[in-house]
Parts: sequence; structure tokens; C-alpha cells
Amino acid sequence: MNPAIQNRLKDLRSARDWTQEYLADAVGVSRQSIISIERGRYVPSLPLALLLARVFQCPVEAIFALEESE
Amino acid sequence: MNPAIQNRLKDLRSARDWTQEYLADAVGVSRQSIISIERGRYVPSLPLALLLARVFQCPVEAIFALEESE
DNA sequence: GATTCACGTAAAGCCTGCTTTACATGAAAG
DNA sequence: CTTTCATGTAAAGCAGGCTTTACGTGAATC
Repeated sequence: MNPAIQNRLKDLRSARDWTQEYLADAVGVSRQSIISIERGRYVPSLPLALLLARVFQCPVEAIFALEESE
Repeated sequence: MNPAIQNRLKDLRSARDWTQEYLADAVGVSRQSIISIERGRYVPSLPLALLLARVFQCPVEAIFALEESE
């Protein structure tokens, strides 16, 4: 029960010219959390993923995707 | 960093006449995990939420929603 | 060349998602 | 009435998400 996850967080953030700190504040987590997610160190919780989808105004699936194991 | 989450898992599952065990197998977790999520004891991980969305063929947001604190 | 800004690493600690095992219950079915 | 099936509870243990604190780095700016 730990399928890998891809994410487009860094792309979406820099497309909007947001700093990591700004994004962290926007969703209410630490800057460390944003860094760790962007760098793929860990996968966010579902509540955080939903918050990120909200601030980016897109579906969760547009940010996070299951890595297909083929 | 722990906004509450609502979920429609039980509704979606029984609408398809699936047992908890069938669903658990379909997404590769234990039956306990399904029970606990349905009963609101805990919020699933993002990977599990994505798997559930996949088997239900719907967006994550159609199953899980941030509870609005108004 | 000192300061600032955005980004990055490291490590310790708490909380909780998920597992496994074991047992309980009501409804259906023989 | 016993068996089976779907659902539920309880508890212990591990893994990992997230926090806080502290420090390192290159680029820009003065």
C-alpha cells in the first residue's frame, strides 16, 4: 500500500511566480513541507493535497498522479 | 494542519453493491482500512485516495471534500 | 564585501495511517 | 438451530507526514 506518486507542484507554483513560503502560508503548512513534497521526499496527506488543489484551482489529479508500474 | 474531511465512500461502494472486502482488495489495503475510512476514524493517504478515485472512476473531490469551517 | 532573498539540507519528535490478529453481531439460508 | 456472510470493535506496532530549529548556498543589490 504505497504506490509512488508524481507531482507537478514546483511547475504549478513557479508558473504563478509564488515562493515556497507564500504557498506554505496559503495552505497553512511549514516551508519544509512544501520543499519536501516538491523534492519528492514524501507524499502529502489527503487534506493537504485538497488544499493545494484549492489554491491552484485545479483537480487533485492535475497535481498528483499515481506512477504507473508497467 | 489537519482540516476535517468528509467522504462519500460508503455511499459510492454500496451504490455499486461492493462489499468492504471487495473494495479493500481492489485498492490493495486491509478491510480494516476501508471500515475506518467509512466510519470517519481516519483520513486515507493521498495514494489511497487516488486509488479509490480510480476504482470508482471519479475525481478525488467527488469522494473526499474539505469540511468548510464557517 | 555585507545584506537580503529564495532555496536547500539535517535531525529530532509527535501524530496518525495502515497492518495484523482476534473476537462480536445481526441477517440470511440450509 | 447451526452456518455463513457482511459488518463492526479493540489493541498493538510500524512507517511516514509534518513540525520546529538550525545551518548552508548562490544570486542580486547596495
